[in-house]
Amino acid sequence: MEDTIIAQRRAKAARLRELGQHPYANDFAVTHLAADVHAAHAESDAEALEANPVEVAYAGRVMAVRTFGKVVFVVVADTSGRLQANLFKKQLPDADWALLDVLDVGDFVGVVGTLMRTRKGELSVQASRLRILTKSLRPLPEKWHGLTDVATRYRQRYVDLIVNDRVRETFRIRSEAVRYIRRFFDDRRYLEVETPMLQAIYGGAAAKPFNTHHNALDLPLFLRIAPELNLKRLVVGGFHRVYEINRCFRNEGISTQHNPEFTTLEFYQAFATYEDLMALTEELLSGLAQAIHGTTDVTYGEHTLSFARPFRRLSVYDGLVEHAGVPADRVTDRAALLEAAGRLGLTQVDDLPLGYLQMEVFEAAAEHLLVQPTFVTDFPLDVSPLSRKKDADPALVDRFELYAAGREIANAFSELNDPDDQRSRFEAQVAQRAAGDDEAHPMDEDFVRALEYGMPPTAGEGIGIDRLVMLLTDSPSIRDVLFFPLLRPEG
RNA sequence: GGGCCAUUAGCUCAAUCGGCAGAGCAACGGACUCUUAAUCCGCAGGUUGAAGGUUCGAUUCCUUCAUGGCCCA
Repeated sequence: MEDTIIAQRRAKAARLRELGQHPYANDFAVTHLAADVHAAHAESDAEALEANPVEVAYAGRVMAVRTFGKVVFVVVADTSGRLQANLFKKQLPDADWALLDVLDVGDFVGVVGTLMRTRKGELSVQASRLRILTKSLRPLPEKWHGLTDVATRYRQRYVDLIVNDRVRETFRIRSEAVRYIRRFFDDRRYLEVETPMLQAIYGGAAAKPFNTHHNALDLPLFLRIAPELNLKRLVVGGFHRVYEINRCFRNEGISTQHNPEFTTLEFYQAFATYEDLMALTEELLSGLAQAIHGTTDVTYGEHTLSFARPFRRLSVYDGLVEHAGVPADRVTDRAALLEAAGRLGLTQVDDLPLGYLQMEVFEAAAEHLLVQPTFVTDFPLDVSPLSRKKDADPALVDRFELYAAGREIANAFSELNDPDDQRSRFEAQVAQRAAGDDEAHPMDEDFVRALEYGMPPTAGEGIGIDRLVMLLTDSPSIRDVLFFPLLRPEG
């Protein structure tokens, strides 16, 4: 019973105190990390280590204890990896040997000793000193099957991280990916900026916001759904290359692809077009895959995704023709689209504006087929209230979304910088909202005012960091790449 | 929001048709000077997610609820 185990361990902590030792000591000096020791002495054999003794002091959590009478093997894990300590009764002070009576898997220990190889060749430390640095009161999950219960893994992520190496590796890759992205944009003279999470008017995406309230100002506020409009204000202000990597919040359901808070990269570059951003995106993602995996081939579930340049391109209209069976001369024909929608089993689409209908059909027919990285281009105007119209066809906009593994990874466009056009797009969104679309944009008068001062021709892009990391770490659920995904509170 | 599935010892999982709730690991006691999930002997550990119902008897059947998963919208 758990309470029994905890009581036993408290008693061991008390015995430590009786022995004059602090069960939560903080005075152990570490000289080495496990991984560094393994790296430095991978080639050293037993004779070499004996001839030239290497003294180390290291500390970590006890992951396993194997007792053989007068010799005990203790597997110690620090933040870098594992290094076994070999405790020989003859080589250890009696007081340190006696600590084995109160040592448990899960405790933190400090070990001083010299490197050696066991008869089976394990690089390990022949201990001359052993200390218990932190007494653990709760038992770790079983060593072989580990912790698999998903609720416990998410609610007690610290335990998941202790026992599941794969989980630690996933989050290490996440950190490495974000670092790569920052360096990529820093190297290209983008300025990293931070813009407000708390906003009086939200915008920049089609989504429902979280509501909150500022007490002192008695002011209703929203958590941002995207940083887009503020970043474009900065372009107006003269920062012609900016990026932000930060959290967004959308008040929607939870799934393997969605968490209410998530991280996006958004970047904006003046005097560029969405075409330029396709090239930049290819460069970013192929380089990122190389940096993480050493190749542009990324294994995701049953697929191998190739991030080698160039990526496939597919216009929305071509997608409707190829994947939804819409005749090429009828991609703007409601009747043809509704017929395709019917074949796809879509409901409640009769009243949708044309562009929304086109996208519903496209997504239902094509999205799941876009396994290899694919730029979907030339979106309908209605669904793109912030994008620049195509010069050749004002029903479409200069926009792309990048899909991979059947999911949207990035969204980019040449930015609309005509203030009068922007105002009328907002007005169309407001009408769409009045017609019942609660994800439509509200009017943002100040953003239009900013455009009236003049925003240089600009292209901007957003990339979902969580989804990108899912691909890079072969994670089937967004929860696998979030330390603390949103769950209902524990009962 | 709807459908399906799951919830049993600290962890991972069994339990036949409704008939005494079990194993491995961890713990606890012991043996063992080279293990890598060490091995061996012994011992202990349970409100079977919660509440209610059917029944002589419920882990098992029914209802409601909680939490989680998968699929759908």
